[in-house]
Formats: sequence, structure tokens, C-alpha cells
Amino acid sequence: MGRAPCCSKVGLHKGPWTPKEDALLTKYIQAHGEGQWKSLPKKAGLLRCGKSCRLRWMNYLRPDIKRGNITPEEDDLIIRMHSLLGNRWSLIAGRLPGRTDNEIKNYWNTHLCKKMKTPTAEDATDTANMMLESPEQEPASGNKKKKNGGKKKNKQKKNKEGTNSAEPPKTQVYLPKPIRVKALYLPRTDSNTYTFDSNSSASASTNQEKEESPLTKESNLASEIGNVGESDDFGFFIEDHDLVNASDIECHSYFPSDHGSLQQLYEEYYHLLNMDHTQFIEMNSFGESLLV
DNA sequence: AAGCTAAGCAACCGCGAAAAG
DNA sequence: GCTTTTCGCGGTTGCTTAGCT
Repeated sequence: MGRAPCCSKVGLHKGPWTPKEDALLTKYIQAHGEGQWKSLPKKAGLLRCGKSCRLRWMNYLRPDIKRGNITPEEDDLIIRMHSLLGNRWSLIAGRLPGRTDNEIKNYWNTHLCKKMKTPTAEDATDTANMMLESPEQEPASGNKKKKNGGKKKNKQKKNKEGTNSAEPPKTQVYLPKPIRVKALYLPRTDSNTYTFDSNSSASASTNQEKEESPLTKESNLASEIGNVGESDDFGFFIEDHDLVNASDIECHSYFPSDHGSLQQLYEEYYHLLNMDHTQFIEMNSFGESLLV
């Protein structure tokens, strides 16, 4: 069955955003919160596709975006998270406060991919074990500079499901899928710093959450993983039995940027992913049972 | 200084999944 | 339970800029 286009595409602006468009979008979202991307451009007075608005907001305009200068610690974490999760940019980004999936993806494709191909002795020792366990995932097209122009579109993409038998098997992670939680109820605040007007939907976190220190929050989340043993990649089954997606909880909002914590977080992930298979299977079926 | 190439990054596209009707 | 709509993700493209000859 056909799929309706996300927008008419007729008469819509494309390409780089102007400061005026940025201002309109920011103003609208500050007043009304995120979500309803389809209708947002019209309401905000923008001649843009809703997807474009969302992307612009998520990757550039959000107040908590941290731009530029990936630190060595972040760099290291990205490499190691990638070795565990593969090209799950949004998951990796969710663990790096202020970083976006697009930024991390670009960073990987331009810097780290090369680095992985020509590892220094230090890198080699640091990551060798993980690299053995998970196949090197090429960036979609590497650092190719296709000056041949023209859109080849998704022909390669269609092959991604592993028709190439020569490829080594990927590390499979059998964990429950996150479920989508409506932004209206659990907005993606990302925000220890990102607070709109008090009536904004973006300020949905409870007072308790707001008062809780980042460290407390982090350790709580860590204990959620430990106690409940229920994390997808990586949704959490919270004690009061609300199944939510961690990316909606935005635990990264609560993670302090100190790098000891990033290291701790990595170790937790690594531990989860190295649990034996029966645990994965149980977790998977448990998660699925919740989702049916 | 001009032309060329590579690198970096913002933005677009299509698809899958979940929500809504 | 089926269809349609909406959202979010990952892959890809193409513009801009830096570096080199």
C-alpha cells in the first residue's frame, strides 16, 4: 500500500535554514513544545516540511545542544559504544549529553572511521577485544567523495539486511524494543538546562526529578538496570511498571558530563551485552510479552 | 591567485515501527 | 484487525571551506 508523503513538497523551502526560520521555529516550540511535527510548520508560519523542522530542532536548535570539540573521553566512548551497538547513532547519542545522533554519525564517518582503520598502538590495545567481537561497520559510504553526482538512492540500503554471506555475523542483542511514548505525556526534554515556560509541555519532569541530582538519577538508572535486569537497547522497565523508552526518559539528561560516569555507563552496557544468551532470551521474551 | 581535491557537516530521503482512526 | 498517519532513525547527498599544487 502506498505511503502518503510526509508533506506536499510543493512550495516548500529546502536547503539551509535561515536565521529567520530558526527564530520562528524556536519561538513556536518554546511556546507550544515539541511534537506535532506535521502541522508545526503551518502553525509556526514556516514553509518547511515537518520532518525538516524536527531535524533542525533536534540537531541544531535545541538549547541543550553541545556543539563542536568532541572530547577525547567522548571520542573513546563513541568508539566503544559503537563496537557494542553498531550504527545505532541515536542510542549512542542518547548517552552523550548534548550530542546528537547526526553529529555523532558525522563524527564517526569523518574521524573515527579513519582512526579505526589505522589504529594507533594505544587504540589497538584499548579496543582490540571489542573489535574482534563485532564487525567493523563501515560508514554507509565511507569517506567517499562521490563527485559523480546523481542520486543512487537506496540500492545499497536494500542490501543491509545481510544478503552478503561473506560478512561476519553481527553481534545480536536480543532485548525488548522500546515503545514509543507520546511526547505530549513524556516530552523529550533532554533537559537539565532546557526549560521552557512553566506551562510548556517540555517541562514535564516532576519536581522530584528536578530536585534530584544528576548523580542520583544516574545511579538510580544504573540500579534499574541491575535490579530489574530489563533494558532493551535500551528501554527500561521501571519499578512502577511503566514501560518507557530510555530515550524518552532521556537518561542522558541526567548523566553528568564527567567522564568517570561515562566510563561507568559504558561498563554497564558492556556488562549487559555480555550476559549469557539465556538471559537475553528471557529478557527478550519478557519484553515482547509486555509489548503484545 | 586560481584551480582542484578532500574533508566536514547540515540537511534530505526512504523506510520501519508505532500510534491513531 | 486493518488502514492511514506520524514519528524517528540511519543512510546518503551536496554545499561550503580548508588545504594543496
